[in-house]
Amino acid sequence: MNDAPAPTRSEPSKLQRKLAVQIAEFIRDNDLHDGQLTELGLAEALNVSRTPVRAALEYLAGLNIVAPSGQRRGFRVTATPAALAELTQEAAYTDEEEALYLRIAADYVRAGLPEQFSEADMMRQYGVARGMLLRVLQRMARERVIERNPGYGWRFAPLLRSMESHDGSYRFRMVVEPAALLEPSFTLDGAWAARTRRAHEAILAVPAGKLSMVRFFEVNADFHAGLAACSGNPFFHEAVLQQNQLRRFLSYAWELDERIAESCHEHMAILTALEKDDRDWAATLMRRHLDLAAREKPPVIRGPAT
Amino acid sequence: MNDAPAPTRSEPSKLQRKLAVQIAEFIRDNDLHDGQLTELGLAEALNVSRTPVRAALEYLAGLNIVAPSGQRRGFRVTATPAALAELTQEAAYTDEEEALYLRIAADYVRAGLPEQFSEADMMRQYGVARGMLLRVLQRMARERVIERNPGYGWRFAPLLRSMESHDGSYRFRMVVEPAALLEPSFTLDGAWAARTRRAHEAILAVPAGKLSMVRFFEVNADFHAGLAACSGNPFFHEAVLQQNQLRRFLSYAWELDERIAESCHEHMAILTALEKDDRDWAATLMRRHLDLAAREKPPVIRGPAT
DNA sequence: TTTTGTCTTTTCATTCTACAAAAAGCAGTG
DNA sequence: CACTGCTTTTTGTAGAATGAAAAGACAAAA
Repeated sequence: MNDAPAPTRSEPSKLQRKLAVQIAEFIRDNDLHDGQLTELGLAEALNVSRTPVRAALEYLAGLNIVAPSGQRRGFRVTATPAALAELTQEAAYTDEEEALYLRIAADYVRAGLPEQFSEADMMRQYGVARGMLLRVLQRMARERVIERNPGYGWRFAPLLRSMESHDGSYRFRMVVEPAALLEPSFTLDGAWAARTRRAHEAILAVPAGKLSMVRFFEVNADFHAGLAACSGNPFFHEAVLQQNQLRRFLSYAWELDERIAESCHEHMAILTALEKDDRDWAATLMRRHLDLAAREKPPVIRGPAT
Repeated sequence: MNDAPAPTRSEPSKLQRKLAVQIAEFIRDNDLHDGQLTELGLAEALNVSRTPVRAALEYLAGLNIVAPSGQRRGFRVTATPAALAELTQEAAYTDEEEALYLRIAADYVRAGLPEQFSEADMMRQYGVARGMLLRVLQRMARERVIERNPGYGWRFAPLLRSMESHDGSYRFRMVVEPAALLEPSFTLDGAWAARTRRAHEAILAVPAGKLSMVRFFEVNADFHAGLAACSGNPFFHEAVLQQNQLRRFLSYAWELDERIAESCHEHMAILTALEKDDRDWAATLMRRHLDLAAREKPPVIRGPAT
């Protein structure tokens, strides 16, 4: 893809690639198109030192997304918003770790994995080094998708199993998510709301058959998490994030259904209510929205092979 | 402590010690005093193979808690319930990993730790090997107490900081915990309820000045988690467990206060309501209980040194 | 004064080997 | 047949060395 222009540029490290994406998001979120970027500013915003920021900027320069602006004056954004979005998208696909995560998720859903498994099993099955596998397993453990066995091996976590049943999850969310909207500290983040609304409209604009379920999932997850974040109470936010993580793991089991459009409209109605500061009504709509979604036929998960 | 009687017995491994404790709990929970234990039965119940179970049983035999019952007929319980409880208690104190966890927690509360830190910092400060430190840090990360920095190092998680503020946490719990009691699948576990009640009575029986805060914390945490478990919806249970974990980390900041007795009475009132299957009233009492607790003056946490 | 360039120090990821311990299978006893 | 004793196989962990890369400090330029 991008191996032509650069002279003898060493490959960016994982962190550097990640920072490149984060810088792109930083530009987007702060509307810095054609604005200035300084190493120190970015380093502080992203909580790292200047060293990896510089490498990331050079990498972005190689992609013609930023360009050095004159002598000792930092970098200037040269890419369009569209190009930035593309970078963000592409990064998600080319991340090896993410790829392994998704392969495991897909196999789980398709009954390709046993309930319990050992690290060696997985290394053989997926042909990856222990290090990477371990990182992925640790991530899954943080997300409560798997757990360690007391002795050797791992197993898919009970929480995941009950996520499959669909029911308890929605009941939990029907308690938590409307309540988040009613928190006294709730403040709608206007910029975020506008972005989300655009994303929903974009989905509605796609012709019926051509919609990517993955894309809808991301927009949907971000909607629910974003609202919880606005509550100003991190515990609500955390709870929603955790639900999202478990749902993402199972997302391969999802099928396109006719509720997507309705769902988008319900989301937008909730946003509208919140923009009018009618939080009671927004909470009611949210409860209703989740209730309707819960009635969908549950996804097909063959579950672990036994 | 226990190095006199055994002949040339090799020290039990970590898992074996853990299993020994779990076997003790298994005996207690299933009322197997003077009952029979088989290797296979225990192995299946605890989700491990027979090998570590045998080692754990031999270890317990060395402590005179179980004894081989005749030829090839497994083991027999010989210890009193009290002795079992003592084992469980002691195990918690002598676990090296737990000890490190608590030291870090205590230092955090007493402003002995910076907001961000590196693994090497910690290895120096606590004089432990990387392996153990890493395990403890991973555990803290799972519990959402700390997070990795994008580059090097770790930092105490935002969630922990807001736990300190006390407020959001209680508001979250006031939403989740009463709702758990109202779940359709809620079924009170009678055996657990009886045990919990006894534990509360034991606390009330202790003379005012002599109460261990740690002990109260454990009983309190188990009360809330146990009820959530009875809801039959694992997501409620998980949410409460997570709150408990964060609270435990900060528990060094707690001071003995006069509300302990009241708190116990409130707990018991909730149990009573549930035993009469009056779940609405139990939920109301729970909400009230949390509301009162929230009004307590927040604990003193100096927070990280800056 | 702010920002980048350069350099040094520190930190952590990785890899390897050896080893302890858990799982799994088989044999034998009541 | 149910259970334990014993052996073999497999697994994961500990420890040490290496190297890549992030942090941090200082100098220099705008």
